[in-house]
Amino acid sequence: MPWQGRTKQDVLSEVRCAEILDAARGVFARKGYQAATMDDIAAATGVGKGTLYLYYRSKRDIYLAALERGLRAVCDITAAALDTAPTLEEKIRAFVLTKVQFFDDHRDFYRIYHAEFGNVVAHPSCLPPSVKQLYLGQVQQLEHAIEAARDEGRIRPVDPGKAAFAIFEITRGLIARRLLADPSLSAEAEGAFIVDLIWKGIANR
Amino acid sequence: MPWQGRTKQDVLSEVRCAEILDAARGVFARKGYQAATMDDIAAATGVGKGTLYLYYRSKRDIYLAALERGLRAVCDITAAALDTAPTLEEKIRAFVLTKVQFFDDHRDFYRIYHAEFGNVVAHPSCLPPSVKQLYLGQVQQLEHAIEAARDEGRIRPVDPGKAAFAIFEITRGLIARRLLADPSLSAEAEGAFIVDLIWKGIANR
Amino acid sequence: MPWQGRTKQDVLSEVRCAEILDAARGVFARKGYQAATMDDIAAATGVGKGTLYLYYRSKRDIYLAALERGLRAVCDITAAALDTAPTLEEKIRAFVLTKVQFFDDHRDFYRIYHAEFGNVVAHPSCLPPSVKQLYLGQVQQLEHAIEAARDEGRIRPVDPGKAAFAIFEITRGLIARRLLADPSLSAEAEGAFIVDLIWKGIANR
Amino acid sequence: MPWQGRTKQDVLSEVRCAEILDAARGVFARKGYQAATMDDIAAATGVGKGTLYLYYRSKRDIYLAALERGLRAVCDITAAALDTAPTLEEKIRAFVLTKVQFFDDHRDFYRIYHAEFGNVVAHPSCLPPSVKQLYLGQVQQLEHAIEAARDEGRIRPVDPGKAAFAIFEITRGLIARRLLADPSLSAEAEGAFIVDLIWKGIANR
DNA sequence: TATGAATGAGAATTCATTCAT
DNA sequence: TATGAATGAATTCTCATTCAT
Repeated sequence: MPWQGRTKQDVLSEVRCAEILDAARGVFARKGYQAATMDDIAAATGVGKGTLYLYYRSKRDIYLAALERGLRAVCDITAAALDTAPTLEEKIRAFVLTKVQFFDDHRDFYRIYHAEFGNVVAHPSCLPPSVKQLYLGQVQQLEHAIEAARDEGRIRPVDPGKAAFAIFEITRGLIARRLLADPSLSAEAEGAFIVDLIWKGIANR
Repeated sequence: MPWQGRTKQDVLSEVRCAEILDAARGVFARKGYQAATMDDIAAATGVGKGTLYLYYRSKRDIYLAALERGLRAVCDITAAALDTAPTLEEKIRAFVLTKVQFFDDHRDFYRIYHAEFGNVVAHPSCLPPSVKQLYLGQVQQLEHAIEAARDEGRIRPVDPGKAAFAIFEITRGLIARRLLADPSLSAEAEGAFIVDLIWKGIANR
Repeated sequence: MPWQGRTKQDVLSEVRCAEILDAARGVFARKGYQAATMDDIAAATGVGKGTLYLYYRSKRDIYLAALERGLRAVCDITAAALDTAPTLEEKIRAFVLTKVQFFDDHRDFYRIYHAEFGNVVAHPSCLPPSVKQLYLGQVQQLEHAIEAARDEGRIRPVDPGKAAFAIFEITRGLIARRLLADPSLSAEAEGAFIVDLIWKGIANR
Repeated sequence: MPWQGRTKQDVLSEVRCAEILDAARGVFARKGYQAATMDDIAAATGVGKGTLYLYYRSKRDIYLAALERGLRAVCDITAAALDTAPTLEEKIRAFVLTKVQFFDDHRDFYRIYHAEFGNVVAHPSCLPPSVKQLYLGQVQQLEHAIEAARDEGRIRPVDPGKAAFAIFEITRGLIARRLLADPSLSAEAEGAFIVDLIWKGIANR
């Protein structure tokens, strides 16, 4: 087993960072970015206020780190889901189900995620490129899958980017609704509806 | 000519309110809710800071009023568009085109609108019911049209609410993209794509 | 009587500024720049903390304004003293006496003055040019007087700048001593000593 | 060789203290007392922050120790210079030259020295008596020399204390100027000027 | 002895809201 | 009705000092 060059300090530091981000995620979700105070986050983490500044340079830094952390998890999980599914139809279903499931399990993160990417439009410059890329990466995963299917003639010759975006947005809306209302329907049923809609459209015949 | 019960005072007051809301919309769009100050709004309106409090009880009140004002305009315009179009296909096209057009013309309002309804999820309780109702009303307009078409057997028997929501969300995403990137494609082309997608799906045949 | 273009607002504002500076001078003198807090200054002025920021942009701004205010007074008073005195001998005496007298009357200002120009050396860049110029202006007043006397052959051909600086520094030291110890000797006697020393030196004959 | 009662521990401890003070002197000179942090000093010394507290009780303690250390060096060097010079004229010259030379060689210390004794006036109580005594000791050295010369009738019957103070202050001002401007003139020339001025005054004949 | 992670008191600054004019 | 000067609660961030290892 190789010595990875990580000292005990590094591990401790990483754990502390994770603790802070987990606590911060909850606080940001509950109160929103502005209303969340460093005191709140410190209390939620169970450390002193000054300690936060040993690990992050500012409140904004904590926020972005928490956002990126969650986003990376979403991307990883959806990418895996897409990779596993054999056909495009299955890929779309997997994408929807996996995301719905993830946010059902991480409701507090969704509040941050949605609030922030609602604001991307309002203030496009305020997110670091790495975070933006993670966000857009989700659409690209879908896009590639659609493009491949189209090139193989398995679907109509639609614009893969736009189709991917449509699926992405419907999924987003679905998740939002499930958070507001209780998740009335099973994720499977919701996913099935979206796949059906995207696949066949609503036209008669 | 009937005496409407409105004195000259009332009219003046209404005009003042509108001035404030128009100015506030620009300020909120430019700086976001938190960063916008009452001084900014007063300066943009061309009145004293104290005057704002003669017409609105708080900064939040101004914000909500500006949001509602814009939202009402969107609802009116989409409702009219839906009413005018004869078939469901035309209604969907009209819905998409009208909304895209409206926000192309009111880019600053979109920043508020989008930021706020990105946050509906995060903080569902922070919006007054009237505003929520306006927002959801847009979906219901679509929903009714779909339901009617379904009942008449003109489309497949899909869930009207979910289908309406899907269209609503795709449109929302489209508008967001157009604000970020320059509106590269014509609104017509974008609308046509969505109608086509929703209508026929992506499946071969 | 001409309308000077000053509204009542301007006058009020000026009065408020002066109140703040007077209060701040005392606070800074008592506690030093760092230890003085905005709360202290607000309390000493008798206004709210926020009010200070209506008139000055920062604590540093208040400090510099208080410094400049006092410095300008010193410069004016010494310039007048030099102008009035007929001979160089009288000018030197006037310079010393006037400054000693001024700082006897404004002990708190001296604490700021001395502390700050002790620090000029340590951090030369931290004072705005206008303040530096006021400070150095005092030496130049003396220098011109000495130069004139030298050119007229009334004193030995000494370097006027260095001689002025010497007088300036001795005076400074004298004032410092008087603030530390009680002003044991009369200002006149101290002034007489300096004039005598500078004039005749200490050599026998 | 006598056992001085100093263990190896003591020696080590003394060395460590000296290392800390030397490092601290540089830090305080560069950033000033307030802006200098214990982290800065620890890093400059090359030890951990906690270690500083093994040798000094507080930041202020380190500062005062660094000040005293430098001050003692100045006093020793000027005392030696005064002792060596045969006549008062030579003593004054030696005093000026030695101090100018010392601070040319220890520019960073001068920043501390000057800043602090600029503040003696402002906050007389904040320096421990030992440090004050060292500072004033410099004047007393000069004073004794002048008193002796006066008692032997070699100079005019001036007040030795005041004359010493005058020389002391002029020297101080000279050193300050040399630190601000580049040391344009040779120390010798500056010293010669001061001796000449103090000795003969500026009067014609 | 040496360390540096943790702490939390403390300070500057902002800004929504009030209210005397 | 209109104003804007005044207010002070609230927030972020700093850093000297402590103490467990």
